[in-house]
Amino acid sequence: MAGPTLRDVAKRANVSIRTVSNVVNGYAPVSEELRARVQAALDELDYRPNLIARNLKQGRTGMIALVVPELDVPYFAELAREVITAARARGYVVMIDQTDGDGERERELLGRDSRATMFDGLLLSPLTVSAEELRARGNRVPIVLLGEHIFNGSFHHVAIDNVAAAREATGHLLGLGRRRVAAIGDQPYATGETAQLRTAGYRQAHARAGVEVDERLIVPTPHFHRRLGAEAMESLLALPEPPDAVFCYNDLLALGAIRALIRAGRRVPDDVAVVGVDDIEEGQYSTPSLTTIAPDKGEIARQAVNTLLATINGEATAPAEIVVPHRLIVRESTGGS
Amino acid sequence: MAGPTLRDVAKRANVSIRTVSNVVNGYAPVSEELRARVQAALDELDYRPNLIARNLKQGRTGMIALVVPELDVPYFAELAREVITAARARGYVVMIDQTDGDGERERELLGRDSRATMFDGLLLSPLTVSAEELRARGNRVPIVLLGEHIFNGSFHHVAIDNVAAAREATGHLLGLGRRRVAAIGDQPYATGETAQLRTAGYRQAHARAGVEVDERLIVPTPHFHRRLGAEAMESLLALPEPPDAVFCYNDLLALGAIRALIRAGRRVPDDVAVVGVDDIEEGQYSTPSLTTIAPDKGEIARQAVNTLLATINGEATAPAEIVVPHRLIVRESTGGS
DNA sequence: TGAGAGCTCTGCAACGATGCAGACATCATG
DNA sequence: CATGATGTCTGCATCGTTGCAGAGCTCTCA
Repeated sequence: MAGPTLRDVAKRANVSIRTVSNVVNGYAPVSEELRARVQAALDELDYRPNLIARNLKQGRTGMIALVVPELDVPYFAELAREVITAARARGYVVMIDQTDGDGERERELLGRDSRATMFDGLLLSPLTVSAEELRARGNRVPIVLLGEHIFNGSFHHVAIDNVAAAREATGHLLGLGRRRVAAIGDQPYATGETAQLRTAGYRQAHARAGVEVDERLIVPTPHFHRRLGAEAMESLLALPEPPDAVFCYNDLLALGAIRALIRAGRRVPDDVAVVGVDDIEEGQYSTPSLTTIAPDKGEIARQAVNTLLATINGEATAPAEIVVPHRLIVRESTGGS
Repeated sequence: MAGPTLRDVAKRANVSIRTVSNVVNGYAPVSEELRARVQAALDELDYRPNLIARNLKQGRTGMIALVVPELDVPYFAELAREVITAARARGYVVMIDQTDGDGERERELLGRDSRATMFDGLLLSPLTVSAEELRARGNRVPIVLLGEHIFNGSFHHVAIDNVAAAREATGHLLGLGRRRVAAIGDQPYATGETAQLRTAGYRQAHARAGVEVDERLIVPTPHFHRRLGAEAMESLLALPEPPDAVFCYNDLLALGAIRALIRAGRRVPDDVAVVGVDDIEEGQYSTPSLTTIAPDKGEIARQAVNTLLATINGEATAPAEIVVPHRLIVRESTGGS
């Protein structure tokens, strides 16, 4: 199983190990004749450098890890794709792990036996671990946080402006003349910071439009999955005065809500207009297609990777909140095309 | 940036490096008193083992790589999730890379400078690389293939019985009384082996039902994406005698086709019934929900990981075709619920 | 001709960990 | 008391690579 080493090649070509290494890496000048001889030996033995040894010597692996709650949530899958692409452009590969939103799993990462030391850096999209914990665990590996708003000056953090995004989404619905706009996805507890920012934006939009918020229209959900969106929608439809529009905190909730609406015989957008967040590909092809807040995922990935690599390379900058642009895409679920 | 090493800890605790290593790993017996002293030093310095060094010494990394065409294709995302879970259960972590269906990228993996040597094994879902190439490149890393049918005795290969699956899907539509059943997704060229197997199953079902195949109803698509499904459906609707049912070679094609049907004012399943393959979560929540062939993804992942680890551990078995079960799930798009 | 410069090439040490063999002390046994 | 067994602990070599310093040779030019 173990392949040939520099030693084997050196022996075959009758040169020093060091010279073979030089040929492989093109470091030092090597005469044409010797180079040819070494190259022949390399080819004959089909030598492959042992990257682990190289990494040990050089103190870096060329790998970063991306840790997300769930890889089969389309938003994370699409983001992962962008991260892989951005990392490859910089010569890095990406290890992906998922935590299932399980705090234990997230904490494992910071533990003593974590494999985190195998990576040059970590991109982390934490659900339950707080920034304080992260800092306390004092992992020596550079970290950049994604999405969740737990910025407190300790880490770089890349995200869209969640308040503005929610304000625009809600404002769009109010601008259509809807007056009973529901919100699905609030998380009024410690680890639900992103959700809370969106609720704040939802309230701001109402305030600006001079419309009073009916607190019964704000439905919290512990996760952002289709099923919970459908259930939340069903409970909203059971209200004496059901909503005529819904702002869902992500696209999956929105798609679940739409499913529930159609099952209940409501028309979308005629009876109830729906907006989501994330712009997952599915929303372009659903029936009706989904109006959504589209974060620039490519930019999120590039910013995150660039910031992480800068930290890795010691071009340290103070931890910062990096805001990435987003835009509202109007599709059929609110009357667009 | 560099953390403390065994040497640092040893110096602090006034013991040998070897003893610290023993404490860390619990290998050899160490007296209570010494253990406590070493442990204290470990804690004070917040020692983390350097996994790269450990890996170099032990000749394995505890990492496997999963290479898929596109991570944001739901099937692959869901499969990736299962693979990560299965690998974790066996103490392995998973590096994920995507090739974008680009032959170059796939071939890079086998090239001299590939990072493949950093992994104990490779799970590969190739689109364009043939088994011959794989074998010729003679990568020393154990490989298990996923999904594509390019088995030729050189590699382990995990997949469902594609012919049977397609036969069942098509048979289901014929069993509903449909007589003009289209097929979307054929790939009648060298690297489209899976698609060809499904086409074979499609023909078998027709033969068994005594229905003649109208060749114009078989629409090839170079990829399995929503957009191509929609376009294929549009071309089918433009036929003088459009189909009354469609078997799509994956769920994304099916969802695209449904989208096109609804836009064209056709009812699903009343006018046209639709079946897909993959059972991605989206199909449960789409409108209408999607009838599909559901491969047992968890089992695919477990079989693939187990086979790969067996190979890694030298429990070599002859390369084999490992068939994983699938089943037809009837939902609204063919009249189910 | 000899010193210096320049070009190739080499050996040694090191990255941080673990495998192995053995040193040393202690204890039980005949 | 000698012997061997047992239990702790240590030093050396090693994994496969690269950094560093320098060896040996050729060539130039005074």
